[in-house]
Amino acid sequence: MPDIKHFDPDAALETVVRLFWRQGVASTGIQDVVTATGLNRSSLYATFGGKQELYLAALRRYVEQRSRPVFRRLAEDERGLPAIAEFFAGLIDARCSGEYAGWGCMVSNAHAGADNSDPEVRAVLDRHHEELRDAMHAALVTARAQGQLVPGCDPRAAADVLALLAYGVNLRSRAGADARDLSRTVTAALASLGGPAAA
Amino acid sequence: MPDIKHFDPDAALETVVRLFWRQGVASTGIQDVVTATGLNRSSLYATFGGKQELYLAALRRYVEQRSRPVFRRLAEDERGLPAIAEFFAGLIDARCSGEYAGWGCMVSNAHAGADNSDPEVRAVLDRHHEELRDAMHAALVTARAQGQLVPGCDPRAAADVLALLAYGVNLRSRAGADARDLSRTVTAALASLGGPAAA
DNA sequence: TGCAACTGGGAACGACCGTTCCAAGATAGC
DNA sequence: GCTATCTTGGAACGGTCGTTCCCAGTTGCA
Repeated sequence: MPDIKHFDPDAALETVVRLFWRQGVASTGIQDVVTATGLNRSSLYATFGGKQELYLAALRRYVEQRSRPVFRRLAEDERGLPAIAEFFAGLIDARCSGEYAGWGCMVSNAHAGADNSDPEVRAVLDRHHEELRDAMHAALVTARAQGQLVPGCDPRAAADVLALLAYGVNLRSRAGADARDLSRTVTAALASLGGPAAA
Repeated sequence: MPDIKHFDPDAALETVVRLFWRQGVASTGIQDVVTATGLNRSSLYATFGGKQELYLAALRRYVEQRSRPVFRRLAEDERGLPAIAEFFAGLIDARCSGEYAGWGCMVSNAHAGADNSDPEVRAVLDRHHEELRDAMHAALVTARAQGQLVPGCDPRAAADVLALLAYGVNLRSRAGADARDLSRTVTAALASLGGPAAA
């Protein structure tokens, strides 16, 4: 057997995720990647292929590591509306403070960039949206079963609304929107679903 | 008096708007601008300055020509909820069909790009958001005066929700979201404001 | 120990980036 | 027609882009 890799591809990809997440693909050069990861151009191209493939890998990793676990937690939460409220609270917290403050959501950012012309990127975007919507829908169905929703509320439609609302939060947070403003807005949206007795 | 300009700066800037709107700043080169506008590098730099200034001018033009008139129409519309419904219908129509289908909103796109690090760009974004929110608020106040809103509905909070929803529409439309899906979602959101008797 | 396989360092590629500069052309007042 | 002033065409700048290539270094197996 020949020589083995001298670095951890997974850790390197995580570094790349943060790079593309914060700056976008178009504004991030290969040199930036080389500098940030510390690994060589040769190793980079041998491991991940070209820039577009690297971006796609980073985007997929973002969804798997960052989005999907949160969606799963939301979908499996048995509390109903409080679960949705907690989802948004966590979202706003992650977007507005801590290490990733002002970075928005990598998938939301990808929507707005020139990246989405790539069919493979587009597929990741659509899948992500579908999963977010489904998780929201599951939580809403749970909420309805517990009598938390106003009578006329359709969980499917409400899930769509909340999913789009999440994108709005992601977008505005990247421009430095105030966390309390966003929280207040989300709270109002949830209140309209649950009536006066919302959690 | 010396020689005069051989081109129309306003028409040229409109061409630039479409270029940046569709592709984003980072993915658009000066060469693209030169090719699309047909005018020379010298004229370009003499008239608009560098790339960043050109982008800022284009972004401001977009807001003035595309966003602001729509906001004004919404704010001044005396019908209440139907005015908001029409706003969203026009938005979805513009985003999903016609010349600009799949382009999203230039301001929404700017949120997600690396552009917003520029304070002047950021200011345009914040101002745009404020104006959208205010227009929405005005329409909601009108709606409430006509008894179209459910009793507990706060126009200020509802305006925030609808503004974020608009960003969500813009974002998803850029990934090719179906117009009918978006319409259905928006209709559901408006229905939750107006109760069973919504227009 | 020699071979084969794969690594990493780093130079180099052509193309394009945003920007600048200069000479030629055009216009208005004298 | 001359001059002054501005515009325009286009070459050219240094730098960076994404990508490729080669060579030395390192490892495991025969």
